[in-house]
Amino acid sequence: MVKLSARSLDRLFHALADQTRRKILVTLSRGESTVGELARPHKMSLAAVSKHLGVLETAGLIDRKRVGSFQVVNLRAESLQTANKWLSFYEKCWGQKLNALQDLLEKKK
Amino acid sequence: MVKLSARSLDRLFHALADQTRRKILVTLSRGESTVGELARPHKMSLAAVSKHLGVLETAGLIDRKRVGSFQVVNLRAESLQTANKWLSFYEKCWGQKLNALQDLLEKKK
DNA sequence: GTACAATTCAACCAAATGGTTAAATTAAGT
DNA sequence: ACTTAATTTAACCATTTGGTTGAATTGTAC
Repeated sequence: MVKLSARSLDRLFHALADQTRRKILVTLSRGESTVGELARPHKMSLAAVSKHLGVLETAGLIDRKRVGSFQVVNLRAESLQTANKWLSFYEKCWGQKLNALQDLLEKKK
Repeated sequence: MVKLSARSLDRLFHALADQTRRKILVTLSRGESTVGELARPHKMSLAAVSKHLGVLETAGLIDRKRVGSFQVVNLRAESLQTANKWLSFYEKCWGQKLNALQDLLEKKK
């Protein structure tokens, strides 16, 4: 099992629980981007998008680095890997439950 | 790709973004349980746990049925399967990003 | 039908969330 | 230095969240 504190998981799932933030992640999965570019497709202020990026950053899902006068945003591979492992664990855990149910249904037949 | 509305995903991830609710899910993965049993290990009121169950139910992660004077709570296999598929998609999506990065690193060497 | 046990509902509260606008920061170009 | 562009910060606001307590509901047992 991956070592992730409860707080980290809270932050991770909370970050994913918003469509705007999920869209940003999907955009970033196609390559790095500036804040302005990320904001353009969303009809909300730049400040709002900046806040969403803050949430994603605290969750460890992205990082920002300054390049010239721009902030360049990237998915954080390391953190994604950890997230992936956690998700896999639960997939397995829930999968077992699923299998148990299916076994039960088989027996009933 | 699994058909899940943005609102459903919001609810799903929001439901997972709380330690108490995650613990409840883990408990339930070991088998069905009553509300009282689920509440006992948590030091908060029964009403609070009942609310958490409401969140999990709205997210489609559990269902409740009355058995005698108890409410029996179960993981909802169907919904879990959908959730699993969605998570898998993102694992793959993020995995590709990860691979792209690794390829890039390989090329640099 | 009275009493009790399991659970939910209602009303309330403090803190966090997701948005706004306006001011502050930071770097680039002239 | 001055201006402009990119982004963040600050102050604010409405709504949602996660908890509380006390009353209402629903089913069991007498």
